[in-house]
Amino acid sequence: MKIDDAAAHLEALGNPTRLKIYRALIRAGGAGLAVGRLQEKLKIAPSTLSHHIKALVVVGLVTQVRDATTLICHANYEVMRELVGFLVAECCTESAETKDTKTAA
Amino acid sequence: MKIDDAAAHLEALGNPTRLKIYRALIRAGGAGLAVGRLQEKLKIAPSTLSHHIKALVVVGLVTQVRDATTLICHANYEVMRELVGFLVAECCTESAETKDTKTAA
DNA sequence: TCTATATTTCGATAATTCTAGAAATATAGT
DNA sequence: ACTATATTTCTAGAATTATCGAAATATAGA
Repeated sequence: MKIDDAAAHLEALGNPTRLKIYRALIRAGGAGLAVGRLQEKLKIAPSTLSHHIKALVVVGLVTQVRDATTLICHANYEVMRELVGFLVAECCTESAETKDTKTAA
Repeated sequence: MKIDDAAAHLEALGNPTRLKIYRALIRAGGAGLAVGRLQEKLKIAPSTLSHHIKALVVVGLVTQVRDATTLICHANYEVMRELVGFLVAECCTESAETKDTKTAA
Protein backbone atom coordinates (compact mmCIF):
# COMPACT_ATOMS: atom_id res chain seq x y z
CA MET A 1 0.00 0.00 0.00
CA LYS A 2 1.29 3.43 -0.98
CA ILE A 3 1.25 6.25 1.49
CA ASP A 4 -1.28 8.33 -0.42
CA ASP A 5 -3.66 5.38 -0.49
CA ALA A 6 -3.20 4.88 3.22
CA ALA A 7 -3.95 8.56 3.79
CA ALA A 8 -7.11 8.27 1.70
CA HIS A 9 -8.28 5.29 3.75
CA LEU A 10 -7.49 7.04 7.00
CA GLU A 11 -9.33 10.14 5.86
CA ALA A 12 -12.39 8.04 5.03
CA LEU A 13 -12.38 6.60 8.54
CA GLY A 14 -11.41 9.90 10.14
CA ASN A 15 -14.93 11.20 10.58
CA PRO A 16 -17.04 10.17 13.56
CA THR A 17 -20.11 9.39 11.49
CA ARG A 18 -18.20 7.33 8.96
CA LEU A 19 -16.27 5.45 11.62
CA LYS A 20 -19.58 4.60 13.30
CA ILE A 21 -20.98 3.40 10.00
CA TYR A 22 -17.95 1.22 9.47
CA ARG A 23 -18.04 -0.19 12.98
CA ALA A 24 -21.74 -0.97 12.68
CA LEU A 25 -20.99 -2.94 9.51
CA ILE A 26 -18.20 -4.83 11.26
CA ARG A 27 -20.55 -5.71 14.07
CA ALA A 28 -23.20 -6.79 11.61
CA GLY A 29 -20.80 -9.47 10.44
CA GLY A 30 -21.04 -11.31 7.16
CA ALA A 31 -24.76 -10.57 6.76
CA GLY A 32 -24.04 -6.89 6.35
CA LEU A 33 -26.53 -4.13 7.01
CA ALA A 34 -29.01 -2.35 4.77
CA VAL A 35 -28.64 1.40 4.28
CA GLY A 36 -32.04 1.80 5.91
CA ARG A 37 -30.94 -0.13 9.01
CA LEU A 38 -27.87 2.09 9.25
CA GLN A 39 -30.12 5.09 8.97
CA GLU A 40 -32.24 3.91 11.89
CA LYS A 41 -29.19 3.23 13.99
CA LEU A 42 -27.36 6.48 13.29
CA LYS A 43 -30.35 8.75 12.89
CA ILE A 44 -29.01 11.06 10.24
CA ALA A 45 -30.67 12.28 7.06
CA PRO A 46 -30.73 9.68 4.29
CA SER A 47 -28.88 11.98 1.93
CA THR A 48 -26.17 12.59 4.50
CA LEU A 49 -25.82 8.90 5.16
CA SER A 50 -25.61 8.14 1.47
CA HIS A 51 -22.89 10.75 1.13
CA HIS A 52 -20.78 9.14 3.88
CA ILE A 53 -21.34 5.59 2.71
CA LYS A 54 -20.15 6.59 -0.73
CA ALA A 55 -16.92 7.93 0.77
CA LEU A 56 -16.29 4.52 2.32
CA VAL A 57 -17.21 2.66 -0.86
CA VAL A 58 -14.92 4.79 -3.02
CA VAL A 59 -11.84 3.76 -1.06
CA GLY A 60 -12.97 0.15 -0.91
CA LEU A 61 -13.60 -0.09 2.81
CA VAL A 62 -17.26 -0.88 2.17
CA THR A 63 -18.96 -2.83 -0.61
CA GLN A 64 -22.62 -2.94 -1.53
CA VAL A 65 -24.91 -5.63 -2.87
CA ARG A 66 -28.44 -4.98 -3.98
CA ASP A 67 -31.29 -7.12 -2.70
CA ALA A 68 -34.37 -5.92 -4.56
CA THR A 69 -34.98 -2.35 -3.42
CA THR A 70 -32.59 -2.72 -0.53
CA LEU A 71 -28.86 -2.08 -0.64
CA ILE A 72 -26.84 -4.20 1.73
CA CYS A 73 -23.53 -2.76 2.89
CA HIS A 74 -20.60 -4.92 3.91
CA ALA A 75 -17.34 -3.98 5.58
CA ASN A 76 -14.40 -5.12 3.50
CA TYR A 77 -12.14 -6.75 6.06
CA GLU A 78 -9.32 -7.26 3.63
CA VAL A 79 -8.92 -3.56 2.92
CA MET A 80 -8.91 -2.78 6.64
CA ARG A 81 -6.29 -5.45 7.22
CA GLU A 82 -4.12 -3.88 4.55
CA LEU A 83 -4.49 -0.50 6.20
CA VAL A 84 -3.61 -1.84 9.63
CA GLY A 85 -0.72 -3.70 8.06
CA PHE A 86 0.56 -0.46 6.60
CA LEU A 87 0.28 1.34 9.92
CA VAL A 88 2.05 -1.41 11.82
CA ALA A 89 4.82 -1.74 9.24
CA GLU A 90 5.43 1.92 8.48
CA CYS A 91 4.16 3.84 11.42
CA CYS A 92 4.55 1.88 14.60
CA THR A 93 8.16 1.02 15.20
CA GLU A 94 11.55 2.59 14.82
CA SER A 95 12.53 -0.12 12.43
CA ALA A 96 9.98 1.22 9.96
CA GLU A 97 11.76 1.79 6.68
CA THR A 98 10.89 1.74 3.01
CA LYS A 99 9.80 -1.81 2.47
CA ASP A 100 6.92 -3.41 0.70
CA THR A 101 3.93 -3.29 2.92
CA LYS A 102 1.99 -6.32 1.91
CA THR A 103 -0.64 -8.05 3.91
CA ALA A 104 0.68 -11.10 5.70
CA ALA A 105 -2.25 -12.87 4.04
CA MET B 1 -10.21 4.53 23.39
CA LYS B 2 -13.59 6.01 22.50
CA ILE B 3 -14.78 6.05 18.94
CA ASP B 4 -14.73 9.84 18.64
CA ASP B 5 -11.13 9.89 19.80
CA ALA B 6 -10.25 7.23 17.30
CA ALA B 7 -11.92 9.26 14.56
CA ALA B 8 -9.94 12.33 15.60
CA HIS B 9 -6.67 10.40 15.42
CA LEU B 10 -7.58 8.92 12.06
CA GLU B 11 -8.51 12.32 10.74
CA ALA B 12 -5.15 13.69 11.84
CA LEU B 13 -3.37 10.95 9.91
CA GLY B 14 -5.78 11.10 7.00
CA ASN B 15 -3.97 13.76 5.07
CA PRO B 16 -1.04 12.88 2.81
CA THR B 17 1.18 15.64 4.13
CA ARG B 18 0.51 14.81 7.76
CA LEU B 19 0.96 11.10 7.22
CA LYS B 20 4.31 11.83 5.58
CA ILE B 21 5.29 14.01 8.52
CA TYR B 22 4.36 11.24 10.91
CA ARG B 23 6.18 8.57 8.95
CA ALA B 24 9.29 10.74 8.74
CA LEU B 25 9.23 11.05 12.52
CA ILE B 26 8.85 7.31 12.93
CA ARG B 27 11.81 6.74 10.65
CA ALA B 28 13.82 9.30 12.55
CA GLY B 29 13.51 7.08 15.58
CA GLY B 30 14.07 8.18 19.14
CA ALA B 31 16.21 11.15 18.14
CA GLY B 32 13.22 12.81 16.53
CA LEU B 33 13.44 15.45 13.84
CA ALA B 34 13.53 19.24 13.97
CA VAL B 35 10.74 21.20 12.30
CA GLY B 36 13.35 22.64 9.96
CA ARG B 37 14.56 19.19 8.90
CA LEU B 38 10.97 18.19 8.19
CA GLN B 39 10.60 21.33 6.14
CA GLU B 40 13.63 20.42 4.03
CA LYS B 41 12.36 16.91 3.49
CA LEU B 42 8.80 17.78 2.62
CA LYS B 43 9.41 21.11 0.92
CA ILE B 44 6.30 22.90 2.01
CA ALA B 45 5.89 26.42 3.37
CA PRO B 46 6.92 26.72 7.02
CA SER B 47 3.53 28.05 8.01
CA THR B 48 1.80 25.14 6.31
CA LEU B 49 4.10 22.67 8.00
CA SER B 50 3.52 24.27 11.37
CA HIS B 51 -0.22 24.04 10.81
CA HIS B 52 -0.04 20.31 10.09
CA ILE B 53 2.35 19.53 12.91
CA LYS B 54 -0.01 21.23 15.31
CA ALA B 55 -2.83 18.99 14.14
CA LEU B 56 -0.73 15.96 15.04
CA VAL B 57 0.36 17.43 18.37
CA VAL B 58 -3.20 18.28 19.39
CA VAL B 59 -4.28 14.64 19.18
CA GLY B 60 -1.12 13.45 20.88
CA LEU B 61 0.41 11.61 17.94
CA VAL B 62 3.41 13.92 18.01
CA THR B 63 5.23 15.60 20.88
CA GLN B 64 7.74 18.43 20.79
CA VAL B 65 10.80 19.29 22.82
CA ARG B 66 12.66 22.54 22.47
CA ASP B 67 16.43 22.54 22.00
CA ALA B 68 17.45 26.21 22.00
CA THR B 69 15.89 27.75 18.89
CA THR B 70 15.07 24.38 17.46
CA LEU B 71 11.93 22.36 18.09
CA ILE B 72 12.40 18.62 17.93
CA CYS B 73 9.37 16.56 17.01
CA HIS B 74 8.86 13.00 18.15
CA ALA B 75 6.31 10.43 17.09
CA ASN B 76 4.38 9.15 20.08
CA TYR B 77 4.42 5.41 19.55
CA GLU B 78 2.10 4.73 22.43
CA VAL B 79 -0.75 6.76 20.96
CA MET B 80 -0.34 5.03 17.62
CA ARG B 81 -0.39 1.65 19.31
CA GLU B 82 -3.63 2.59 21.05
CA LEU B 83 -5.13 3.60 17.72
CA VAL B 84 -4.07 0.39 16.02
CA GLY B 85 -5.35 -1.51 19.03
CA PHE B 86 -8.72 0.15 18.62
CA LEU B 87 -8.87 -0.67 14.92
CA VAL B 88 -7.93 -4.28 15.46
CA ALA B 89 -10.36 -4.75 18.33
CA GLU B 90 -13.33 -2.84 16.97
CA CYS B 91 -12.93 -2.75 13.25
CA CYS B 92 -11.16 -5.82 11.99
CA THR B 93 -13.11 -8.89 12.92
CA GLU B 94 -16.67 -10.05 13.13
CA SER B 95 -16.24 -10.68 16.79
CA ALA B 96 -15.86 -6.95 17.36
CA GLU B 97 -18.31 -5.90 20.02
CA THR B 98 -18.56 -3.27 22.71
CA LYS B 99 -15.61 -4.04 24.91
CA ASP B 100 -12.91 -1.99 26.49
CA THR B 101 -10.27 -1.32 23.96
CA LYS B 102 -7.15 -1.06 26.01
CA THR B 103 -3.63 -1.39 24.80
CA ALA B 104 -2.22 -4.82 25.41
CA ALA B 105 0.71 -2.98 26.97
C1' DT C 1 -49.07 1.12 -15.37
C1' DC C 2 -49.72 2.75 -10.78
C1' DT C 3 -48.07 2.52 -6.16
C1' DA C 4 -44.93 1.78 -2.54
C1' DT C 5 -40.37 1.30 -0.59
C1' DA C 6 -35.45 2.17 -0.64
C1' DT C 7 -31.80 4.89 -1.84
C1' DT C 8 -29.33 8.31 -4.49
C1' DT C 9 -28.57 12.66 -6.77
C1' DC C 10 -29.22 17.56 -6.98
C1' DG C 11 -28.84 22.04 -5.16
C1' DA C 12 -27.77 25.16 -1.76
C1' DT C 13 -25.63 26.80 2.54
C1' DA C 14 -22.66 26.68 6.48
C1' DA C 15 -18.52 25.20 8.22
C1' DT C 16 -13.99 23.57 7.95
C1' DT C 17 -9.51 22.84 5.93
C1' DC C 18 -5.50 23.86 3.11
C1' DT C 19 -2.23 26.90 1.58
C1' DA C 20 1.20 30.36 2.05
C1' DG C 21 3.07 35.23 2.59
C1' DA C 22 3.98 38.58 6.09
C1' DA C 23 4.57 39.74 10.64
C1' DA C 24 5.43 38.31 15.28
C1' DT C 25 7.72 35.54 18.82
C1' DA C 26 11.38 32.66 21.03
C1' DT C 27 16.09 31.64 21.93
C1' DA C 28 20.79 32.53 22.03
C1' DG C 29 25.17 34.49 20.47
C1' DT C 30 27.99 39.05 19.97
C1' DA D 1 20.79 46.09 22.72
C1' DC D 2 21.45 44.08 18.12
C1' DT D 3 21.58 40.22 15.00
C1' DA D 4 20.63 35.77 13.41
C1' DT D 5 18.10 31.47 13.30
C1' DA D 6 13.95 28.79 14.04
C1' DT D 7 9.27 28.51 14.32
C1' DT D 8 4.63 30.16 15.06
C1' DT D 9 0.70 33.19 14.54
C1' DC D 10 -2.01 36.19 11.77
C1' DT D 11 -4.66 36.95 7.79
C1' DA D 12 -6.90 35.85 3.82
C1' DG D 13 -8.42 33.35 -0.28
C1' DA D 14 -9.40 28.94 -2.53
C1' DA D 15 -10.97 24.50 -2.07
C1' DT D 16 -13.25 20.89 0.14
C1' DT D 17 -16.58 18.84 3.24
C1' DA D 18 -20.86 18.29 5.92
C1' DT D 19 -25.55 18.77 6.14
C1' DC D 20 -30.22 18.16 4.63
C1' DG D 21 -34.64 18.94 1.97
C1' DA D 22 -36.57 18.05 -2.41
C1' DA D 23 -36.61 15.69 -6.49
C1' DA D 24 -35.10 11.78 -9.13
C1' DT D 25 -34.09 6.86 -9.76
C1' DA D 26 -34.36 1.74 -8.97
C1' DT D 27 -36.89 -2.31 -7.92
C1' DA D 28 -40.86 -4.94 -7.36
C1' DG D 29 -45.68 -5.90 -6.20
C1' DA D 30 -50.83 -5.16 -7.40
